[in-house]
Amino acid sequence: MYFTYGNALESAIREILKQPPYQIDDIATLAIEQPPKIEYGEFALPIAFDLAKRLKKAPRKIAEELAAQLKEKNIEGFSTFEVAGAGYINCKLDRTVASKKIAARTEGMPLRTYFPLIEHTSINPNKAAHIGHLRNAILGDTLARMMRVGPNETTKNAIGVQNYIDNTGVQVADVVVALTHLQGLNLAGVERWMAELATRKERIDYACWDIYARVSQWYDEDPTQKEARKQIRQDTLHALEQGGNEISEIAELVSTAIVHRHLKTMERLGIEYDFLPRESEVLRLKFWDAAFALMKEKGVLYQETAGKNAGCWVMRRAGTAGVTGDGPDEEAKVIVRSNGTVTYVGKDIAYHLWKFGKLGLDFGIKYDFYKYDDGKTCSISCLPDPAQGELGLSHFGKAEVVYNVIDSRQNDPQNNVIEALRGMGFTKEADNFHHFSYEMVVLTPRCAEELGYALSEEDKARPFIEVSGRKGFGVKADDLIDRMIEAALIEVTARHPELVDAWRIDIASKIAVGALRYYMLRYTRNTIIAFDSKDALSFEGETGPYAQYAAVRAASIFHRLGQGDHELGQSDPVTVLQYYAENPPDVAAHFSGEEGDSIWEVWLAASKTAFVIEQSIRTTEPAFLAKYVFQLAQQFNNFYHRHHILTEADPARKTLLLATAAVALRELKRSLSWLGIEVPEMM
RNA sequence: GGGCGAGUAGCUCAAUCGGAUAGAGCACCGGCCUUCUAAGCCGGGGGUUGUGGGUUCGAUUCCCGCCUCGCCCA
Repeated sequence: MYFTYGNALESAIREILKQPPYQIDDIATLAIEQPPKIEYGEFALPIAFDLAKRLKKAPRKIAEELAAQLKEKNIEGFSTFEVAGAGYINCKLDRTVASKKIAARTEGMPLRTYFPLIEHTSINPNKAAHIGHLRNAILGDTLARMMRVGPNETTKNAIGVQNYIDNTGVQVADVVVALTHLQGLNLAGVERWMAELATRKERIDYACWDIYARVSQWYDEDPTQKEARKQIRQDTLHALEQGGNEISEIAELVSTAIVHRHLKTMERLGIEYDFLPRESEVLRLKFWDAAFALMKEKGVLYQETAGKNAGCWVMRRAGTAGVTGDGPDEEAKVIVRSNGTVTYVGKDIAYHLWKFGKLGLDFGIKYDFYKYDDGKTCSISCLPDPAQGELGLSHFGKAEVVYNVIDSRQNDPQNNVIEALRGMGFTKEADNFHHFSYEMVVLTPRCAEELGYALSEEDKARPFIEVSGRKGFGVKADDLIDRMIEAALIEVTARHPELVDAWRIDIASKIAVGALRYYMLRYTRNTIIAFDSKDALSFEGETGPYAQYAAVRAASIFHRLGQGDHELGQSDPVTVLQYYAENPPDVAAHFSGEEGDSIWEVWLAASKTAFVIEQSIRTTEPAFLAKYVFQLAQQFNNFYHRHHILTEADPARKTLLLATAAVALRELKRSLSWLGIEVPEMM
């Protein structure tokens, strides 16, 4: 509702400014702030400061005139407009009217007319997921959840979520080298090894974590063998890219098993995907050939004839166009090397042409690759079956807007893809390509040593240490989740020893997921997270469980609300809010003074969900939503301590207090669900 | 060498388009459970926003220089 009131205020002031004596209609963005204190009102307009110079008048004078005119407009829901300080216009809402509106309806987002495609997670299927991957997946999933928010709880915006699988890349090749050369296994041997892992209840992604670290070392440990081993690596990679051989079958077997593990890991956190496009199909379907032809046709590529890039097909870099001078453009981005191999960026351009439906090719689709516990399924790419024709195609690449959740190290390559699209004349697509960039999760040297990693003196002096699959440095996602559930279970058991195990574990799991997701979301995207297990495992202060706890407390009020002690009887929050909106008692007196402020602050906070989610989507910054959820929980906790609801004797006041708890609970639940955090039955 | 990002309380982070006394959490100190759940609440100390200039009625925010750190590219 804050959003609606803010918009109403903005259009009112714009209308006034358009009229004489001002006749101003060229203000692009009109600042609307919230005053520092609740008693100043809900909105503040600093517009008079901007106009002071233009009108050659004191800001305070302008503010007084504008405030008088705003008052005359009788904007619904507003009560007073006062001038404060050097020229602020402070606007106050009529609390009784506004609270009824807030109680009556929940603001949502409009139905979108375009289809956004979000891609996240995209872990190399050669080892277990680690904390860095968790940040990616949690950010991506939260963005997806936010973008799904529709006009109400039942109508949602359609979006697509995919998780790209590089199953033919060098990282998978490395694990295959380890299996075939370090362990001397052939296809049958790998199958046996996987069966043995299964009987020993060992996880293939964990096993490969160690194997991958070992083979990375093996490449370099013997100087006399270095060249030969690098060659093995190249040959293996080549075999994967070719496909149709025993080596590629081993890769397929192992990487598919690991993809399953990754999906399971993410499912623990409530993260699901619609479609898994794989690099193997990108290669077999010759996406690149089609893209190469298209790029040559559109003239974004040219073959360099001189300089260090002679013989390469290159693309001009963003920002260097036109400054080429006489010689070869050494800044140009190589797309096809002189030996004919395609660079990563080249492949990515092809893939993005598919995403936007500009390639003329499509993946085949295998439905039900993975079944989620909630009944949903995840599909995976395959070669199209000619017998099925159109029916067998994915039709997933129809994106109008693309969001790629990829860490900030990929800023350059992602920009190159955008520039290529733009260069090819796909301007709209280039504009609608969003690199959802975020910083890495790193380990502090102290944390790395705690985990038992031997650090060099050089590493010890660094502010932080990058998580590295090659070195085996890192915190595995499932290990962290397990530890968090254990820690939560201790707390749950201490508080509710009477509950059966399954219930306590269920509650502990929800708390652990809440803590983990919040931990990854509370930092803005361009903040490097120095992983701290103490902070991550904390359930106090600015954490997910803090907000969950506030919601659980609010809910428990309604569980305790007895049959005969109030007109409302044993009402649930929905009924209470309906009652409050339709048959409101006279509560104006209870909204006034300092006591009233403390109640109204909860309503005001609760009215901001639509405002915050709009901002979070527009800026693609889930941290804003996370911060809001915490603040709303804080407001509720303050209110909860100050006002005892169930023992309130005045029926009107009791109705107001109940409605306050109900509205806080409603908005906490909605907002938490967009963060992927559930509210447990008890805590 | 070029590009990008960061530097705010002891620590970890916020701060909307340039706005009112720069806010939270953690840690520390002191209070609050016979009352809807203490995973909570209240109070306290804590700041030259890396640094030097500039623009402005007003700068953590914008511009320029410098320092430190990180990432990417060559």
